[in-house]
Amino acid sequence: MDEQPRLMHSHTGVGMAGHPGLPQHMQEGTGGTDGDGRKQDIGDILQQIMTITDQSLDEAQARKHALNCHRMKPALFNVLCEIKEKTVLSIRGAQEEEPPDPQLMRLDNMLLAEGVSGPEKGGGSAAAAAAAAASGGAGADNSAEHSDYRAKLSQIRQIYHTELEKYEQACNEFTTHVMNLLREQSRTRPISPKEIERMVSIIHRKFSAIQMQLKQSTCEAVMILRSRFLDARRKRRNFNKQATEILNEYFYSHLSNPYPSEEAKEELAKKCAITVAQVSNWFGNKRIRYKKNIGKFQEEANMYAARTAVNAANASSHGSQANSPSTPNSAGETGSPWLCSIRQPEPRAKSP
DNA sequence: CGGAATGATTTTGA
DNA sequence: TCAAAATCATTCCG
Repeated sequence: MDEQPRLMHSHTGVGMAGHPGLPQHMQEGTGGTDGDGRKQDIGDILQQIMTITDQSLDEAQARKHALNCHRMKPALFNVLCEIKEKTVLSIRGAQEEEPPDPQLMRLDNMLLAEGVSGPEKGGGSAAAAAAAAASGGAGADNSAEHSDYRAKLSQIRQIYHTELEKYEQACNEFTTHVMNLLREQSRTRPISPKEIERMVSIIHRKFSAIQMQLKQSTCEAVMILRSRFLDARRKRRNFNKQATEILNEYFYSHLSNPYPSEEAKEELAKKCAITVAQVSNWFGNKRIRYKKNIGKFQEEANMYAARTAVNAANASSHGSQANSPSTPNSAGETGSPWLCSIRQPEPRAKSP
């Protein structure tokens, strides 16, 4: 580590006049005049370098200062800046002022919609959970699920904000660092303020690309969370026996047209203690499954037909009800319009 | 445990 | 835009 300078010093100390060592290495046989001239040049350069090395720091600083204070310096600086502007920077000019990235906007919108970014709603997971619990007074289980979801969401939210802040800070630090560096260098190199500005914007672009990655992965996490908690398929419970009975009864007593009206659905929903949407789901599933395999449901159909017949008989004997099942069973009969357009179940994926 | 049953969601088609 | 059809995710049951 310490060897080099000392060695040089010793060289110079001995006398740099004739740069020793070089001639031996550069013997190209003929020793033509051209070769000699080059040797001479290189020798001169080397000597200059050695001389600079030999100068004291103060001396060098003084020179630098002198150069900086030269009255032509600002003019030269401006000219160089101008040249630079016209050549290097104009090439990049085209890609400036790009419009805001649509994908970034999409991500931003989604994060805002999910409550990850944007204003804090509850102030931490506890408050969010409490709010969820308070709001869902009626559905206890539902709110419990929700508070769990909220807790996880606010966890994601916290991570997101921490990371974002970290990036922002890093970006700022880096930017000021680079700016200082460039400003420092602008004393010796032709760097215009405009160029510094441009450099800053480049840095910001890079960092916003990183931020986009963060946003992207946050979005993914939220999506996974949603599918994990909010997908009703995951917490499916079978309807109780009674509800199924009521629905089946309606279905088989309206077999020729098993499409309950909105009012009928509402009534069924009330009787079964389920939602109208669930009634719709049930009928949708029932229709398609019945149609697909009428044979399998034959027994069930007969059973409910018999039961409704008995009910009707009882009702009519009591004289209070005229609500006869419009189409008693006769399942598989050809007259049912809704059974007509049966889409053949595809032969199981058998491609040649 | 494996597969049938079943409620919910997604895709498709008129 | 709605219902059919397909598919998914869970529960039930032998």
